[in-house]
Amino acid sequence: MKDFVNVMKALSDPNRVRIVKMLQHKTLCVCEIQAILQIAQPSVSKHLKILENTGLVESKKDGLWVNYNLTDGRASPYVASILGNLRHWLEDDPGLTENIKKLPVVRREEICKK
Amino acid sequence: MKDFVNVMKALSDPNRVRIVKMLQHKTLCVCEIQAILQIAQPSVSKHLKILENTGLVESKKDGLWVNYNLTDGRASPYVASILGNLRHWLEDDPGLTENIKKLPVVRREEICKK
DNA sequence: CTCCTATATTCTTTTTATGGAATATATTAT
DNA sequence: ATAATATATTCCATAAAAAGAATATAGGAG
Repeated sequence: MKDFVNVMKALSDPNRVRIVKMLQHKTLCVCEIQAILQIAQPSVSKHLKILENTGLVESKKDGLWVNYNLTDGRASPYVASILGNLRHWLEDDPGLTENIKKLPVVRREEICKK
Repeated sequence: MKDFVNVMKALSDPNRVRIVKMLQHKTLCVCEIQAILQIAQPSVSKHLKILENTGLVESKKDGLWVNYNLTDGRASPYVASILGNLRHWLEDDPGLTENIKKLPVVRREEICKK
């Protein structure tokens, strides 16, 4: 029960759903997500941690960068099913379309320097 | 996006998931749910309203009683898919099994008089 | 009509979630 | 070693969610 509820909770925040949908297209680091969603960096990190704890997302360090990807859903049947469905769900969401459109433009080397 | 997130939110509370799983077995009124979940009546009404607003559940008045049922999922693909999956998900949850076991015993005529 | 009962709504309190600022950690470059 | 950078964590303030008590509504019985 707790596992299932946690997956539902993880996906009950629009920013986290946006992150999942963006990760369908490519690996992203924290600052790329930050640039697209336009929220503070700590917020991105916290959302990613929640997604990672439920098994929706996984991370791999690469020097200073941390690359985030969707998992294959092995964490639970709930994760596997929802990740599968989310491939076609929300494909016509206007706000999400805007986010996705920015993906090819956002390059970590250019964006993450302050 | 909002529709999807609302379905996730609706199912991110254990009591609401319990209600959905119980309704897979039979129509229930508020006081029957109250008796099984052992929570206050207004809490049950509020949970049911949330489930109804997302299209997971529907109600039909029968005199003083209000009968609640699962919908067929026509509200959205999210609802349809999750309701379908929930038929086999959580079937071995211990707490839920306890709840389901009580279903045949609970009879509204006997329980709802204070 | 009045009384009773099942459910819904409101109100208040407590808890939980979210966001941002500041700070800490870790890795790379110099 | 120090400096710089990407990310994580902590702390605090606010906002949203949940629970219960009290109250309101609506339908049935008398």
